Amino acid sequence: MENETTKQRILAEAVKLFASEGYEAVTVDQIAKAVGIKAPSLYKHYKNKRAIFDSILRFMEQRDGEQAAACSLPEGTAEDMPEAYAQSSTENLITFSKQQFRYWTEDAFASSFRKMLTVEQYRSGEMNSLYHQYLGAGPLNYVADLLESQEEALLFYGPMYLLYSVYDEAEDKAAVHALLDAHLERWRR
Amino acid sequence: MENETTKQRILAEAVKLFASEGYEAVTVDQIAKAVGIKAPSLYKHYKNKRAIFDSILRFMEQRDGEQAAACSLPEGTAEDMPEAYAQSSTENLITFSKQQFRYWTEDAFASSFRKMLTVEQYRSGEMNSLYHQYLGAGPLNYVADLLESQEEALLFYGPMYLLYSVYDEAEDKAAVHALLDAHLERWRR
DNA sequence: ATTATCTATAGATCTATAGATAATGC
DNA sequence: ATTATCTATAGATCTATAGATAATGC
Repeated sequence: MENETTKQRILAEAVKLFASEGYEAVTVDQIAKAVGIKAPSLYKHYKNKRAIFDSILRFMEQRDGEQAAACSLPEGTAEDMPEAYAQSSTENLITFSKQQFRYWTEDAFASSFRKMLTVEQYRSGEMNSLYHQYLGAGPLNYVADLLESQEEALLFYGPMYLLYSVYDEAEDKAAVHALLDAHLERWRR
Repeated sequence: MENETTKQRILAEAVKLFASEGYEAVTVDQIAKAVGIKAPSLYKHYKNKRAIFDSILRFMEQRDGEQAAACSLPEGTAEDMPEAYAQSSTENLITFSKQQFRYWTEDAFASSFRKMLTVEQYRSGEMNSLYHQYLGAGPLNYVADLLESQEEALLFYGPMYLLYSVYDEAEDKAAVHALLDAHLERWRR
């Protein structure tokens, strides 16, 4: 059997590199160096460079499923399960949004994955679709369904979406989390 | 003298390619093909691939200066010119914001440049700085100075920032502009 | 005995230059 | 006469494989 730990470390280092330089710009040698092995050794764990990228997508998909299950949030669209959506209160939305923001900023893999999607979003229809599903129109439409207003959803999620960007360059990360919390508290009424 | 038209077409095609694939992933052959010449001919107009990229940055810098002048908006920071800032009313902010949104979405070069900054923002400190200057913390802080509130600025610019992303994948572009206008009208009071 | 790693390298790009040819402007 | 383009190609990567060697597990 292959060394599972090395396989996972390859994934972790690769997503960091893909996030900052983009898939094409990263060489397999860079990934290998980050892991601490030689490039040809990577091929014992992954068929090729593309397979590493694909594994990152599948790993995130799996993590997202677990995350959604842990929050006991309904998966799928509002059309699929209107009852479950109707039960979600604004209170739950605020709690969920805080969790989501912390997840996409503080979880090392999720943070790198978010940046990777950002820099890969225009490369293909698949990446564009994933970017919007996880970070763009996906969350926005989810909020719009809950608040029953596109305009309110923009006011709720727009600042949150902007704060991801502010967070990435902020020295004082806690201050950005405080800004988010203050923003979200506006909806508690 | 060199053919200025070809030189400009190289810039226009290059920024489009850099926007969708990122600087490193684009080959000089791709740029040449888009222009309709062979790759070695590019080197009569630009010293190398990096010089094309640098020219895009300088061209945008120049355009931005012209844009700011045309809007008769004060350049520089609030600290530099508090009087000019104080004269800018909320009404001016709304008009300016509409113009900015239309510029970054409908102007072919500016739209590509915005996407290029988005995909290059994590590559270097310089790109990160430019991204935030043009699209992130820059506009946010500008609005915060005008509205004298960080929280209000988030509510004003956050939705606008999110709508750039919504616009890019929207089929009905006019509908997104309508969403922005509806959002901006909230501040007219 | 099997798995992971290494060195060496083939084959496929990709950037950029050299030098020839075609087009343009006095 | 000068400028822009072309073909051909050198030199530098980069991906992936082949085959040898070291480490691990029965």
